[in-house]
Amino acid sequence: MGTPSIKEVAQRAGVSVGTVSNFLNRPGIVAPETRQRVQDSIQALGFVRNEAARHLRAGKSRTVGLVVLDVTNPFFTDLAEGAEALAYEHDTVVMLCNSKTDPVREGHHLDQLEQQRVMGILITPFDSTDPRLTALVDRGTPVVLVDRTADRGLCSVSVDDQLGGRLAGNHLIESGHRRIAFIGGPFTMQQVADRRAGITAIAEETGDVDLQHYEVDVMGVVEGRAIGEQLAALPARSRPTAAFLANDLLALGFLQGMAVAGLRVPRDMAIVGYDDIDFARAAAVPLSSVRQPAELLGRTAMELLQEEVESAERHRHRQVIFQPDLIVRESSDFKRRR
Amino acid sequence: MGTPSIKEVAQRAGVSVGTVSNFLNRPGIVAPETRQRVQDSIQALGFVRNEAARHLRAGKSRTVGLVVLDVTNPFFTDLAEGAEALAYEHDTVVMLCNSKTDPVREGHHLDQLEQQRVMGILITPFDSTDPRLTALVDRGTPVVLVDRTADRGLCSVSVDDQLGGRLAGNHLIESGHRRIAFIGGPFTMQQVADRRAGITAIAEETGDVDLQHYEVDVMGVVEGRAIGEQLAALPARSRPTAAFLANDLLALGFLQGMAVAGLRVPRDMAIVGYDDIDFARAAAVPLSSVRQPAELLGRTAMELLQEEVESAERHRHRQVIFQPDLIVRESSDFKRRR
DNA sequence: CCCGGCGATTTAGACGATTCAACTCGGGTC
DNA sequence: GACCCGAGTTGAATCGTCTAAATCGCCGGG
Repeated sequence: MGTPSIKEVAQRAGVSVGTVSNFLNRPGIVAPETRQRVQDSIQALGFVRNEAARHLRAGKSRTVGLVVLDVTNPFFTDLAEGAEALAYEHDTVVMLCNSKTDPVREGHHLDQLEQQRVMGILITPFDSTDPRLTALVDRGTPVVLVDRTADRGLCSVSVDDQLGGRLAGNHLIESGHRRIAFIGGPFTMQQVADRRAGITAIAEETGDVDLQHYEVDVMGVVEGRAIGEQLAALPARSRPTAAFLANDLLALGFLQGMAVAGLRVPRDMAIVGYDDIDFARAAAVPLSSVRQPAELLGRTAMELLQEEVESAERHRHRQVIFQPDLIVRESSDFKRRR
Repeated sequence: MGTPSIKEVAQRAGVSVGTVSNFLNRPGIVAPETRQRVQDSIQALGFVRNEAARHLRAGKSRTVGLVVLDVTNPFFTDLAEGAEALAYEHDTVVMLCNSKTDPVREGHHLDQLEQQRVMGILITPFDSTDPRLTALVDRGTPVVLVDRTADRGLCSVSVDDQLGGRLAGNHLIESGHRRIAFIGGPFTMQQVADRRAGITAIAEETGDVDLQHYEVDVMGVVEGRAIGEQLAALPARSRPTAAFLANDLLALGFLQGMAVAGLRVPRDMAIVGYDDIDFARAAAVPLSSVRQPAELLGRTAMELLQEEVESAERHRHRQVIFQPDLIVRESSDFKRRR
């Protein structure tokens, strides 16, 4: 009654289960006439392979876990896109998990993925030094960090976030801004910390720059707008003239906050975001942003994982680092005379 | 070397595999002292249950597939949230799949889920009459339609989209608008068709209303903005004075389009969206929207599925329909004198 | 006529967790 | 002392698929 198994397919086709299995995995070695009979039987019964059984027998799973911080952020879905594209070529499935920047949810997903004995895990971790990650690896599940640089024995794919921070900072400073807000969070997240370190470094090198730091719990549109309204309420003489936001959702919210408060962008407030998601470009005031090659990140991460899985023993962990680009658009395109 | 199995745990603890299994599934019947030994052994070896084996043996999987049209749309992530919450209570895992409004991707995901013998599938289908869905059910995978009403033998959870369309239309007409644009797509998608039918019906009942229809391929921010700019370019005397958009992402993009073209909302163009996602409220001009209880939809869908799985034979399919609410905010709050 | 060889197919275990009937062992009952 | 009871534990069978080794049938060469 349930789904038919290979056995019933065999019976109906008048062959042994081995032959059906051969048909499925090495059709070349099955005689053409037999092949047809098996094919018909599969069709007639509506046979569907049982992945759990394959997996158990093979000891190897064909699914990869991808744990991201926020599925609603197009940056991560682009990344997932890249990972899935390569997975598809390797006849592999991606299981998308949303940690929502919450370590508890993240842990829960990791447990589930490990129980499923996934082939490997690609993760944008909340905390890349979490011992759970290395424990996972020790127990045999390959892990590749995404959008985060691994220090110890892990593969990782990331973008030079410090450089990204420098690019943004340099651009704003060169445009004449001397009172700049950095907005992101939590500051403990490595990406955020690096972006901050980048702009901090260049601010200090320049000297005479007042860099203010605002921390948020989650980097979403709603939070960005709240901070925007908060800054807009400051008196003009002490208010920053520019803001660098650690991701584009935050920046879009911030931009809305400006609009509501009646501040003009970029005249009253210049804005630079991060990620260069599609609709940053489409915003009411097109958003300047530090571009990360999201799809390439995902693709490369999957590549490293496949490599690690295939070459097992003789695999050496690698840390791939891409360079970000600053894309200047209207939101920061205004020269301020000092 | 690989992950240890129940057998090795048993060996180390000096008990049989049966006892270890009992420890895992019915700890109550294991003697306290034995329980401790097994516990220690598990700890020491770092044993992790093999889900594939459990699944194979049980014949029942503990994961549910959730296929949505667009993971970047907060409406769907809220929905997923609701589904996951209930799943969690049932010790069940949700596998999130993004079809991106693409029937090919959707089909691929369905195939994969079926091979994994998932417990069931919750899906916002591209086309709810797709025979593949009923074929899936015939072969034994329970399916619950989400945000779509099932006509034939399926459970479904949806919101009365025609009513939603009527509410929006009625509101705009009562506010004095007589040239109104409906924007959404593809029109073949049932939700979109129903929302359109709703506003069309009330426009006809009222008479003297010029309802114009604009179709898009995908309902995202980028598309909304494009249509917005297109309408803004029309001469004021033929341009609609109000727009009803079939989801909020579209509406947000449309709003941006207005801002760019210098049209004022709601004075020059009133806007009503659909879904009432969080950041519709936070938009530059807070967006009027037809609210759907996203989380409740997800939760209820999962409930129906659990019910179907548990009561097997004597299960009768049900179609649950919720009522939408119109939330009026600034984007449409302007009385137009006729 | 026998044998080697080859292509096609079958057979017989695994894989890891679960379940259930069977068993052990003390202790209590008559 | 025979018997039973129940708590605790054991061991074997099972789920569906895959693979390596074994088998079968058949042909041609010697």
